[in-house]
Amino acid sequence: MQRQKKWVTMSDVAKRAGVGKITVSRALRTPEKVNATTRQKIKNAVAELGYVLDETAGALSSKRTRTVCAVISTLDQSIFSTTVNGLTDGLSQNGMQLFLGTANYSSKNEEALLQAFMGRRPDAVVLTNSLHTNSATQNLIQSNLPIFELWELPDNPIYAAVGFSNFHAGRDITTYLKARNKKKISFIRIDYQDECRSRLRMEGYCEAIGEFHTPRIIEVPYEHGTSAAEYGAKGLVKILEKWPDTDAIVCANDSLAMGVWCEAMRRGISIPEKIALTGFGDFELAGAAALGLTTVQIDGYQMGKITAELIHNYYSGGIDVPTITDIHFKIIERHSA
Amino acid sequence: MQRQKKWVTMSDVAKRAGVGKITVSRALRTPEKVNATTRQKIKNAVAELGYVLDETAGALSSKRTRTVCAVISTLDQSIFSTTVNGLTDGLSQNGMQLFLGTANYSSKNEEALLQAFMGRRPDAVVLTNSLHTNSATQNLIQSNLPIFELWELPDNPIYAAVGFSNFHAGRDITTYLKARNKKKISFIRIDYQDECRSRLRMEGYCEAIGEFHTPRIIEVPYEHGTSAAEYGAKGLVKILEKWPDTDAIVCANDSLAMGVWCEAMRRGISIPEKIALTGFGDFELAGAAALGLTTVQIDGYQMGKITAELIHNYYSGGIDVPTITDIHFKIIERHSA
DNA sequence: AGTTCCGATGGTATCGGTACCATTGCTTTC
DNA sequence: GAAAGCAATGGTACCGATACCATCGGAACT
Repeated sequence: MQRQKKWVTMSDVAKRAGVGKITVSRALRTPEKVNATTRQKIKNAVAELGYVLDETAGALSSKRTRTVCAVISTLDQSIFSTTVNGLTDGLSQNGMQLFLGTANYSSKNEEALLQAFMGRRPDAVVLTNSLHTNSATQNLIQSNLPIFELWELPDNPIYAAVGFSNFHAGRDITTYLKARNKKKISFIRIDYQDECRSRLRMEGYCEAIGEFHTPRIIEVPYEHGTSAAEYGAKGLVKILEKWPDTDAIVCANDSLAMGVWCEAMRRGISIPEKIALTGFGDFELAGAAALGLTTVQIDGYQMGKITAELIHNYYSGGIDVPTITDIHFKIIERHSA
Repeated sequence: MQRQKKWVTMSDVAKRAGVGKITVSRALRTPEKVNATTRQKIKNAVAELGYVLDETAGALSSKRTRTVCAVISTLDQSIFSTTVNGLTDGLSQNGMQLFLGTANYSSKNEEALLQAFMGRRPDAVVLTNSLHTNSATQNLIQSNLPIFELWELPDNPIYAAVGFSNFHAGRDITTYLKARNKKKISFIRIDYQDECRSRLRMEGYCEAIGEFHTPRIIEVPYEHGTSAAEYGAKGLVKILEKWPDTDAIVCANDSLAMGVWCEAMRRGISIPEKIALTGFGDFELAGAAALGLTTVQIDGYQMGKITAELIHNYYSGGIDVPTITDIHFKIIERHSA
């Protein structure tokens, strides 16, 4: 290992520009508080010396790290990656950066990660896991930080939530199928540990089904290494066995739907003629050029971006952060249903 | 905005445990240097007070932030997300955290992000963009930090590279098709701005084709908002027009292949009987339960994990970081070719 | 003219850790 | 038995910014 490069400090810049170092700080953080001529001198000195402000030192004295920690369930499926994209884009516009960690749908991992993240003294925390351990929740509350729960709208957010109603999404897509004159509608989901959003979508499905017929639900416990498409393919087989008269399938996400779609293809079952199919998420594979899947679209990027803005507002003062921000969802009609 | 919570400091813990604060520091950072009894007293005090070590202060005095900055081309396609997952997992094992930023295949964005990241004084930098601006490269070199370029093996890495040969991947998958007795092989890629890896795969294709027949290449410039599947679908149409006798198509990635696959389906062209198809990346959609795509598999998770370990080695001293770490690729044979 | 106010700037203490060196008591070595 | 070595611990001076308060000159107001 080599020795670190000696960084240019703010004092160096101050000396070069012939001003006090506090003025350099102001010129960089709050330029409007510094006279234009002085500002220019400082800017020149900064450029000549190749100075980069040390945020680690700034953090220590100002108690603001300009940092956000995000614990994501997983990045493997594209579902959260757009949100992370939106977050990083939105944050960097305000000079903030994102610490990322993945919990793999385990609230125990989430707790450990959060513990480590607290050492970074973030200005805000973003979570996509829906269930937290008790002690994690306690620590979060005690930290007195703004905590943002994404991809859902819990009844009692720890601090604030940015998302949409999974229940309504499940209900509406089922209603959509009923309106298309489907008579026997099944539902497939994966039962992730410490995650309950697809369960909410399922409950929405149940509500929409109501007295229409007894609910037809396939729930498979998640196993590491099995792809969602596999569950989908197997799910279709089970449905055909148990309820051969099924004429529509609601999938808890698009990857599952892809598994169903491909398995149906292999068996010569035509979609949507024989069985109508819907997904959730509007992943790339759902697009018109791909499967042409009728699905529920969520603007994940926007969710991240909005969260970044709420965090900025929180620290800009004045503006209150809404406890619930509903970004809504949209049913996209394509060929499959 | 509310006032920050007053954090417990190391001195508080020291007082409580009846030791000097430096001993607390040692007990947490290098436990083996502290007597077991003392260590236990400190551990108790930490637990009782709910102390969390302030990494921002530690960073300032030790000049080590235990932080890595990663600039990723994009997270939208799952290709890099597994790598990020491997990185965060590997880093957190060593008490390090990842700053994430996305450059969207633009080296100008990358440069701006890197500038911001330098203010965080990371211990290492990870890049997945293959092309960098001159000034970005200069700054990286001058920073004297270990820089890791991923997903490729450049001839002259800035510091070190962890990846595989895109050229060989393109060559080998094409050779695979030739060995399967394919006579007329086309190639499709998207021409991303500031990215050249799929070009390398294309060059591999050209090498493998050699004198076999004139290369048949479809290159489409990337446009924001267009999905890879769309390019694939359109690409197939073009190929059918220009070279109707094509009996195999090599796609620069699996999403493109999906577009081709679905378009072929719509047109009643059977795969692999009429046209064989290969992808690249082994995304979820390529799996047996989904499209069953013959493709080139890259272990993106491992790439991230290995990089995290190399970073740890770099700072543990003693072990030299190899300039090139080849993680290789594997051709996965499925139904499509 | 005197007072007040404001824009622009600087001095000093401080944030919460760790590096560096010193100290202590005890064991080891010849 | 004196010198050397070592394990365990502590004191102090930083790291490089920003908070807080002070200063100063000139405009604005009474």
